[in-house]
Amino acid sequence: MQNRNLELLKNYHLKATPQRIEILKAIDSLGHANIDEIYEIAKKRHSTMSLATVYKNVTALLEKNLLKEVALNNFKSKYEITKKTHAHLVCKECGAVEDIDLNSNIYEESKALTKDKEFNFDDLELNIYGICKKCKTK
Amino acid sequence: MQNRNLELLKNYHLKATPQRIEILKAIDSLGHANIDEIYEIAKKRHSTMSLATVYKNVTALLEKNLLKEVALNNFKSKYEITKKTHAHLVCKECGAVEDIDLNSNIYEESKALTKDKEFNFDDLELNIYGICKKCKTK
DNA sequence: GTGTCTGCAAATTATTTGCACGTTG
DNA sequence: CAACGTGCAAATAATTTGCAGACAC
Repeated sequence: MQNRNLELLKNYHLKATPQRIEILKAIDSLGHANIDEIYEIAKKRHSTMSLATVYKNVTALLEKNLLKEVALNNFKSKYEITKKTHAHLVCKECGAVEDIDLNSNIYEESKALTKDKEFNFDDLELNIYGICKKCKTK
Repeated sequence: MQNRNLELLKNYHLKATPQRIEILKAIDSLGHANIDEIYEIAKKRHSTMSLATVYKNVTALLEKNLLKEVALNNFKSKYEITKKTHAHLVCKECGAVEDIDLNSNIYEESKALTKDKEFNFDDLELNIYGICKKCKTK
């Protein structure tokens, strides 16, 4: 995991600073994390980490497509390591995000929706909102 | 349109102030609008409109489910009048949002994804990102 | 060594709040 | 006329920026 992150940074000509490593590890560990969550976790391991550094790096990593934003209704955006297209289960109560596989039917049918539109399809984002297990049993 | 908005407000026990009417009309006219867009348009017709009023009303209307948030990657959230589930074409370049019908296959298949999860399905959001006609031809 | 990155503090932008007054129902 | 909504200004939160020193390569 750590090595994979190092490799990712090198591929994108980004210096592998301890701050960056910790930011990526923080996101990895949660799967999806917003700025504050990243900051809190990464700061535990690199105590001088500043919030500005988190902002700057998240922005830089988004530009390189190493991270992907997950914009959410009602909650601050979360960020995930870029991986193949998938769907999200989003809890309306606590904002938790869980990945689920997206079957190719949905992908292809969604893409087909744009066929007769003058629109250059790029990618899709399927967020399924509801109540997660934890919140349900509260 | 105006009457429909009036009716909506009454149904939700919200007073039909001129400010609210103009906010709803502004959203109607654009289809999807962020806070600043709503403010700019509504202010043209009701010159004393304050930004705080836009914030307060958008929040209130979201709570009553009269409006729905459309959270976007890279852009400020937009708001739309609540209507039946549909998909969005989102331009990565300019942030424009266009509605498209969601066929029932996609809806049902998405819902099915949650079947074996302990997750209470509520609704789904399908955003298709790409480049819109306007930006393509620039 | 040098160009990039960090951390801090300050600036800017976004959003929320409290309150005196006005308006809707 | 009572409850609710508005507008303003001030408070708070979120994000960005500039710059001097530190570090990766």
